[in-house]
Amino acid sequence: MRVRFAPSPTGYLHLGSARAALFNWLAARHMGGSFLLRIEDTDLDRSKPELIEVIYQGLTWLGLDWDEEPVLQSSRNAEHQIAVDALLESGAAYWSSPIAEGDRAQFANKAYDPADRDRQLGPGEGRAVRFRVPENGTTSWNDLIRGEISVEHANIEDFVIRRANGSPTFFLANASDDAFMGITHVIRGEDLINVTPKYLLLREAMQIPGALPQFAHMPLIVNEQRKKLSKRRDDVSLMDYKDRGFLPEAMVNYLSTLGWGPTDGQEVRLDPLSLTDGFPTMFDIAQVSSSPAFFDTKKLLFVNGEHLRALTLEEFADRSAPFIAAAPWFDRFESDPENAQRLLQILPEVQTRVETLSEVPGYVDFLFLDDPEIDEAAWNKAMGPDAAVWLSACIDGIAEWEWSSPQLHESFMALAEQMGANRRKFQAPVRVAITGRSVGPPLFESMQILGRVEVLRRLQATLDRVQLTA
RNA sequence: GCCCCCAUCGUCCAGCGGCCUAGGACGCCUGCCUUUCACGCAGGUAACACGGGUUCGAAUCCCGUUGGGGGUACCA
Repeated sequence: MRVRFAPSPTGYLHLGSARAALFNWLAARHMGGSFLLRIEDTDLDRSKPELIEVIYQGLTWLGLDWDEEPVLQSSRNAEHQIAVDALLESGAAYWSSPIAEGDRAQFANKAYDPADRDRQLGPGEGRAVRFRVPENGTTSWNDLIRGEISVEHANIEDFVIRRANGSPTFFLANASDDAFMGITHVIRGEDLINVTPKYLLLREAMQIPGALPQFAHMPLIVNEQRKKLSKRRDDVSLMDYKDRGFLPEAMVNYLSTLGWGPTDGQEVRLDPLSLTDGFPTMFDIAQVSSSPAFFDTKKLLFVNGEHLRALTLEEFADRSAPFIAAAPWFDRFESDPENAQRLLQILPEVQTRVETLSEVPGYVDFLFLDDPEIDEAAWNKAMGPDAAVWLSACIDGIAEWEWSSPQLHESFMALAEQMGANRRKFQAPVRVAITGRSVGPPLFESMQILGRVEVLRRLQATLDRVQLTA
């Protein structure tokens, strides 16, 4: 088995493309075949290396390794021209003049004049080469995912294989390059179903020895409106998910379950080997679903959270590092060498609370800011009528208590009881005073890490403000 | 319009003629745990689009209807 992923360098790697790459990779690894890359850069006048690099980066991030040197479609231009000439020579293709948009009504709304087929035109201004689709008959194939698909030739227009500017079109380059690369299975999106008859017709006319590839058209990934993911409305760039704090293993894991399900029913795979070896072992392209799948960010979030929690503390810290480095308070964070240790202490508490790495800074910022950022809604809710009394009792206590989170916990609860306060309500003003928010990591661990002096300072500042506004 | 594809809980996947009073996961809801929020644990909610066949028997096969999607470029 030789499969290929054939993206065009557009500047970003589309989520749908990433999924296509993944399924090709899974199929190849399952069969012990080769997963190849071809960069379809024919349409771009200038080949930008950095745009191609983006594709490599995306695949590398996901851990999809490819075999053999990638083929640049632009490097095969000479072969494409030879193929076009041969088709012209054999009469399978012909030169054709364009029909202006306004005049198409006279030609059954076609962009070309079918009569050009017999005009024996040569090259000329604006003329393209079109493929002569047989008038009768049907082209069909047995799709690995969908079964028999057939299209009558009468429904296929004479498509362009060489543009007026001399460049080969997708149809020709795609068919020619697959033959050149020895591709045995074409696994691609459902949106390409209707070009398959053209591909087949072309391959037949080109008379390339060897078997035609088998086709498998995967279902599309759709948005909430059940439409193909679009650049305008949807988050389609794979690497944006990286920036938003998603783990590549979570992306691979989730994407694998869109249109396919592991045979043992276990969707979430936290063991890395289970993902890189287990999934390929179970994968079968023929088992892929034929109906579109909704890209459910909520489920992705869940899967990401699971993978995040499965990380060791060291790994979690490593993966969080870029997000910490991007925080506005990073300069301050770096200025105190002890902060790295403080971060490491709070991180285990953060790990069970976040679904993406980008949420990490928001959980720890209070440790590294001069003053916590106060959430006014949380403040208003927490600072009830008893807040001042409670805060001042806490200040008295905290000045004395043994400085360890279990001890703080115990002393704090004893104090709450002593004051006849509800435990939940009693901790609220203190939490807001220290972290600025009503939700966050456990209070006593946070206090312990922050230190007695700073905790007292924040409590006093809060008490002052409460009394001032009272 | 024409061509092609698709149709099981809100969502993803399982089901490949009897094991289906349809299973798992996400979501949502309830409870437990609990200093908040989470995590974890225990429950609950919810689907075979419709109509005809075929068959002793259909979510599973066939036909039609309806609905959705993709394509219809000298984009890929």
